[in-house]
Order: sequence, then structure tokens, then C-alpha cells
Amino acid sequence: MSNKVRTRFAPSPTGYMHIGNLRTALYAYLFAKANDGDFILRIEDTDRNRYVPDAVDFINRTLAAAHIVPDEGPEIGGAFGPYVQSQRQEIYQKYADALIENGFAYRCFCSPDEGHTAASFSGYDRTCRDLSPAVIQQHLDAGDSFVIRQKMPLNGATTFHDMVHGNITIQNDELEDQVLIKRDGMPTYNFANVIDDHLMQVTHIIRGVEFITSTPKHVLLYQSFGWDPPAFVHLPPVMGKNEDGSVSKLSKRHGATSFAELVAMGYLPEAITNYVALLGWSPKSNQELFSMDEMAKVFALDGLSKSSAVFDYAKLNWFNSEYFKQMSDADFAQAALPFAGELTDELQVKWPYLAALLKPRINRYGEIADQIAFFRTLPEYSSELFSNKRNKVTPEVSAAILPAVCAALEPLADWTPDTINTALHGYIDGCGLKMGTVMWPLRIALSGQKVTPGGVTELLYLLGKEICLKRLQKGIAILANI
RNA sequence: GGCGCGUUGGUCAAGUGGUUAAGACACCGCCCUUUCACGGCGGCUUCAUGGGUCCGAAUCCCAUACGCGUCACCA
Repeated sequence: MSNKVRTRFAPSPTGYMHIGNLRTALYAYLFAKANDGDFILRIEDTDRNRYVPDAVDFINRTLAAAHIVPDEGPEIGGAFGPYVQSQRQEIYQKYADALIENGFAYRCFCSPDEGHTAASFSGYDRTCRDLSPAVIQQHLDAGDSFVIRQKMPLNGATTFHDMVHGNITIQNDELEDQVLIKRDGMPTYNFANVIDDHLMQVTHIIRGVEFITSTPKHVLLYQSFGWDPPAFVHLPPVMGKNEDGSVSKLSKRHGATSFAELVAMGYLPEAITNYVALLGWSPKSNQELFSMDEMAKVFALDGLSKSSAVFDYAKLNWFNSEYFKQMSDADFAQAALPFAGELTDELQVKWPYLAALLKPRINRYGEIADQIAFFRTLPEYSSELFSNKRNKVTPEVSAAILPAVCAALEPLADWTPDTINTALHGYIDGCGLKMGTVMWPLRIALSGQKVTPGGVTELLYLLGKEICLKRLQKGIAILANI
């Protein structure tokens, strides 16, 4: 049982889930599941200045929405708790003391404001590295506050293996005597993560590349304790495309950066995770549409890419529209309704019918309001809109067609797609014009735009007889001036 | 700046010494068609640059350039 795969997602509670973070969580989850392992959620809240109320709840809700379900964590518990770092303070203290005991760490009494920066090597100048026991005791007796620092080797190099990048070596003299326990008694990330990953028996650390350069410090810590380090998997960042064509780490100026924002824009969680999974990972096959279960079957580390990927809305749109097509009309209608804005009474009744027309035509729910705005208010338009080369329509031709269609529609007692269609076809068959030629001017007069959700029959039905006749008259009036 | 990592078309990418360098999105064109969409067909554009090694290099080596990361008592 000891070689069961265990991965973890260890966010700090900021109340925000960046796309890149979501992807990290997703990979850690998928890798665990692909290997019948466990996925752990751990909250890294050792920075008290950054604490955001309800952030843990937010993380739980986000993971749930994305169908990433932890096997262990603050809410579900598990054999290795607590899973919130601020509740593990004594544990870190104990291990830090052991390090001091064995000469791998030391108390540093320097004030953070004194500027103890070394000139010849990286970071802290190591003033307190070799204090005599007597001096240390003096400080302790005086009640001086201190931090605990890691005692880095002065020479040599540290090498570790990364499963996506291969072996990485860093000279030890590049390493600072980093702080392990802060003045407030809390551990730093670089310390807590080592202790917790070992104690929680994490086998694979999956995290962003930003941690790659501090990994040697972690490895040294594992060595000091005599522990075997877990496998390391460092993921490249998710980028955004700038106005000038350059790319940089996905941020606000690129639009949405969080899972929650994308959902608010009307993207389906399933589509987001599917797309994000493929941003930096590729399966052995050419399959692109994956359910979570399918991904959990085929996910493998060797499909991860080394280089960063640019977040592309065009591709996300495609994924989302594919997921829309898989939805039933009823489910879509229900889920889309909140995005429709205020509906006329007519449309409220006919919403399921309208929604079915919208489903194959939009990329995200957020596009709905714009698409259906013309139902409520006919946009201003000019007679030029009536021109369409493809269907051989001109404003003149339109001027002849509109009144005739009005006449054909007017007598209809029953206003259903069927009766409307029959009346329309009756007219078209009689007049000798092509269907497209007749439909074009109708669409323009009905909607004031070239592109509409649904065909003319559907528009007529949805608008209702009275409004249709009015809009057709309006079209005739506009055409009268040419 | 030091150190580390990266670089296949507009974007995601397959590829691990011999391929016509897959596939997807986007874009363009055609077909279908009651517009749009859907669907079908086709096209466009790529191995950052320069040196090696080799019969042969996107694949191996070395430089250069560019990009990203890191250098906190943040994670």
C-alpha cells in the first residue's frame, strides 16, 4: 500500500481560482485517479496577512463545480489531518527544533529591518549562522524574537529529477539561508510544504514552474530529515495574448482569469475543464472531447508539455459549443434562461422553442442577451440592408414582396409554425420567386438584422402575428423612400 | 544582473535520427441550405537563428537571440 500514488492540491485561501491553479488541481486529480491513487486538498494559510474570509469555502465550491473531488481535505477529513496548515503549527515547530538540534538550521535574531544582505552571496548575510551557545542563550533569556533559518551547504550542488524537465542542478552557493519559521511562529511555504508532503505521504508534487528554483532547498530539507523526496512535476504557466501580439502570464488585461469569471460569462464547467486540461497536456490519441472520467482513465505525465500555452477563447468557444450540442433542449433551455434577461410575455411562453434555436448558434450563454434583443426592440436599419446579392434581392424587389406576404399572412387565424409555413409556401409557389429571395426581405423587416436565431418561419412564430404585421409595415414604409 | 527553464503554423499540439512534419481551433474558398448556424469538402501557414555530429536532423551537441520564472519573515 505504501506505493499508492498520492497527489495534492495546496492553494492558499485567496478567494480566487486562477485558470492556471485550476489546471494544476486538475492534473493532480487526474494523475491520482489514473493510478487509483488519492487526491488531497490542503490549505496553505500560513500567511496571516493574506487571509480572506470564506476562501476555503470558495475553493471547495470551485472544485466541486469543476468535478474535482478530493479524497482527503479539510471538509472530508482523512488519516493525515489536519489539512489546514495554520492548525499544524506545533508539528512544524517540532521538526524545526529537530533541525536546529542536528545542525541543519539555526535561530536568527536579526531584525528584518536591519538589511542583513550579503554582498558576495545570495540573500541573508548569515550573521547568526554560527552564534555561540552563550550568545544564543543570552538572546533567549532576553526574550528576543527570532526566526529559524535553514543552514545551506556552502559548496557543492543539489540535483533533483523533474518528471517533465529532467534533471535540474543548482549550485548550493546560490541558495539563501532561507527562513523556515517566521517571527510569528508560522512556517514558510518552503518549510511547511516539505513537512506536510512527507507526513501526508504525497508521492508526486504537481505544481507550477515558479517553484522549480526553490525545489533544491526543499530537497536539502528532505535530506536533512533523512526522507526520500517525492517525485517532482513542474507545470509551465498559462499565458494570455497581449494587444501587441506578445504573450505574458494570464492576467486581468487578457479578460477573465478565473474559473468563476468564465462560468459567469456562460461557459460550462465541463467545457472549461476539458479545454484547460488540453492546454499543456495531450493524450496519446487525437481525441479532444473528454468527460472527466475519460480523462481520468488516460491521463499520463508523459503527455505534459514543457512550454507555456496561450489561453485561446476561440478554442474554448468551440469546446463550449460542442458541449451545448450534447445537452438536451430542455436542459439547455433551463440553464440558459438566467442569461436571457427580461423576456416579453410572448417569449416567456415560447422560451423552450427559442432556446432550441439558440443552442446551436451560440458559444456561451453570455451571448444570448445580444442575440435576442431585437425581439423586444426593432433596431434602426436602412433600406440598404434589403440588398443581398446571393439571394438576388434588392430594395426594389423587397418593396414588391413585403406587401404581398402581408396579404398572405393577414388571414391566418392560427399562428403556428405550421400554418405560417404553409401560407409562406403558398405565396412562394404562386409568385415564381425563389425561397431565398422571399425570405431575405422578411428577415430584415422582422429583425432589422441579417443574422438571426432561427429562420423566418421561426421569427414570425416567435414574434407573434400582431408585431410581425407591424414590423412588415414598417419595412414597407422604409422602402417607400427609395 | 546571477541562476534556472523554455522555443514545431495565428493558437493548442503530435513527433524521441530516415514521415508527403499528424490532428484540432481560427481564417479563406466551395457545396448544402429559408439568412445565420449546423453539416460536408478543400486550402492557407510551422520546425527561432547560426554552427557542428551524421550517409541522413524538428529530433543529438554547442553558441546566439527571444520569452518566461526566480532571487521575501508570499505562496
